[in-house]
Amino acid sequence: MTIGTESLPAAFAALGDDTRWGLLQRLGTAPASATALAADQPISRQAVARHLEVLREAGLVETEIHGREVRYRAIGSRLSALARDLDALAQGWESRLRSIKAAAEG
Amino acid sequence: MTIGTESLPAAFAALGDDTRWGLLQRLGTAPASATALAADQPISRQAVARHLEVLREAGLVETEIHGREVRYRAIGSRLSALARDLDALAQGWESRLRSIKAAAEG
DNA sequence: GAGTAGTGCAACGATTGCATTGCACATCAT
DNA sequence: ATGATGTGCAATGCAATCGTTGCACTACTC
Repeated sequence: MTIGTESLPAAFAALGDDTRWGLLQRLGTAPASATALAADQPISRQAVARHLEVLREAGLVETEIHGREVRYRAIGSRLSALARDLDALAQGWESRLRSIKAAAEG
Repeated sequence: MTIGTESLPAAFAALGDDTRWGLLQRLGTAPASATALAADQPISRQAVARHLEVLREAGLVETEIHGREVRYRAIGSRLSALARDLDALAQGWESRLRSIKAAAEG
């Protein structure tokens, strides 16, 4: 099941931020809490929490409650789905633009 | 040759806008000028031109001069490269988080 | 129960991004 | 040459984003 075409820009907007990208890479290593993640970032814990919320809304991470701690985990399958959709779109463009070029030259 | 890891967020930021996404889809159909593209958009020609410039800087489109007209064309290979990088990252996450989970459960 | 650690929420300021309008310049057609 | 078309650049207004600080609340620890 792929995600809707119209939600793609929203997902990419979430990926299109250096801080969020860093958080995702960190989460790809191991799940962690907002406080733990903030310790490795040059910004406040609240700012990190906000970024994580953006990532969660984009479906790129999920949360897991451990007592008073909220652990965030990267969702690889979602990222794979994004990659698939992107590739499918690229394939469509390639073939369409190729035929246009062929028609122009032939 | 894939693009550098650090430029990935920049590329996704370019993709993370509804207007630019629409322009890309339109360009995936056939090359077109900024003025022609603006005719199908609810925003001004200058605004469209600015979006196209962003896409060009992200390496997602390329320009071709035809007299006084600047034609924009989508670069499918770049999109494919992005898809590949995204998928590779997702695969890495999957395997790493899977072993962590296995270790926690075992 | 007292103290500590982890979150969440709200208000604020600064920065960035998006779209607009107006103007100037280059190019094509007549 | 004249007029129309396609671009580019600059200034402005508006909105969203990002980060901060301060405070309150909940859940562990002792």
